[in-house]
Amino acid sequence: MGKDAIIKTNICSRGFTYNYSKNRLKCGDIMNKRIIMHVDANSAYLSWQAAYDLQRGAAIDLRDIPSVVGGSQKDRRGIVLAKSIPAKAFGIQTGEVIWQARQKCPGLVVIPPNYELYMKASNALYSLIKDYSPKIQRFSVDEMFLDYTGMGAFFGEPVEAAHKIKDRVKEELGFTVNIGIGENKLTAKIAGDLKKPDMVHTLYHYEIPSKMWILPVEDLFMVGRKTKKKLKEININTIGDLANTDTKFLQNRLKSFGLLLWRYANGIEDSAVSGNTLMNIKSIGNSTTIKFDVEDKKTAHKVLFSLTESVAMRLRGAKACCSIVSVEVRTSQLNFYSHQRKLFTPTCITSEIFAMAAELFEECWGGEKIRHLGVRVSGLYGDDFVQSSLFDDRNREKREALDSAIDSIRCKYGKSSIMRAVLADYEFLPVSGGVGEDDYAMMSSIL
DNA sequence: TCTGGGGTCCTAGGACCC
DNA sequence: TCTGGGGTCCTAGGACCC
Repeated sequence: MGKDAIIKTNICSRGFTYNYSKNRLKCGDIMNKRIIMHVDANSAYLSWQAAYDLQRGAAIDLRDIPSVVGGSQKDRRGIVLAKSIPAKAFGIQTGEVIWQARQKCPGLVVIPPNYELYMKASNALYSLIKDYSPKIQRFSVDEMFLDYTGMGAFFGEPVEAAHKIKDRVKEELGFTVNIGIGENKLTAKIAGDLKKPDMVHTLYHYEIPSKMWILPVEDLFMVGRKTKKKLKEININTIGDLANTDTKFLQNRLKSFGLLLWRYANGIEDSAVSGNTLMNIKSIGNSTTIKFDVEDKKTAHKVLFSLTESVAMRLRGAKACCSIVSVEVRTSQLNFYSHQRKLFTPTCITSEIFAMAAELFEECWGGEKIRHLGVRVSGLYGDDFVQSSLFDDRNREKREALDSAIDSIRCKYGKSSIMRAVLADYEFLPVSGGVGEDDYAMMSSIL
């Protein structure tokens, strides 16, 4: 590794030189530097259910027995969404099909998902950590970034503060979290994954060679199954191997993604901990696996309509309009395809979005048996922009008024309180999909 | 035996304009 | 007659995240 860990590389695309040196930051001046924490609920879905059950007097803690949260096999959603530590000991993995998991562990307890509970637990975690910084970013339902920069004066050294937070979550909310501390979101996140559960870890830049470079390359954020395979082919097995590979070579092999990975492997990442405003949302979608294979257009339209209702309602809730509609299809053979089109005029009206979705579906569907359908809208604008559009369409105003009336009835009396006649004779929920009451701009593949 | 649902970002190729 | 090239927009598909 040469003279300790001194890397000097020119990142052409950004035109700056990154000087990575062991001495750049000493322990003593951490109080003045950027400090980011990553708070991650351990086996979130499972822990939250366990905590909820215990509060209601359950005798067994799901976390102590081999158990998983998983969809129903009957409804064809039978995969493992979260697992307990005893279940993990049987080799059960997230994303695995339930019947396989049962084979590994015959007595496995499988409980259904409860998304409303998860949203509540997530909100509770958010409001607790809000006590420690005004800058919090929800990264997913169970992961949040906290910008601790400058907060040391109030709550002490980062590690001390992280322990306080972790212990408060355990006492007050009944589940454990891992907290990773770093100088940016990437290192904070990797620190949080070092060892679980219920732990605090640091990954400061001078710890990168000793703590991060020794890890297998697939432990790096953004290295998934395919990328891992590609990297192994060029003899890159650890994060350290990647960090010390020539950037030109990586760019040749993996394009700009290669450079991104190289930067991550060297702990370089500088995005801000950003609040989740509606402005950050890029798209809104709903998709569903249907209990049976759909073989006719009429049934497909009903599913698409139900999905569109929920998408459009969320879109209006976000006070936005969309300019692109896309439809996705997964066949019973598990083939996937999608079709999208830009709208002439942006809209948030259910019937307009559905009309486009139906048109797109008919254009792309080849008559195969359908397992899964999805509707997604993107190219979002604020709705104030669209109201002053070129067309003064009376019918449009009426449709908008109808939609907002339906929204407020559903808001008051529940999603099933009112339904469109096309769905009245059928077994689809009037509004399908949607996790909870709020939309967040969550989950970005780039931090 | 059977494989969810919510997202983001990047790339390649075609259309079209100058 | 033969044969441009750059820029931008659009769409499909593939990778990744939790």
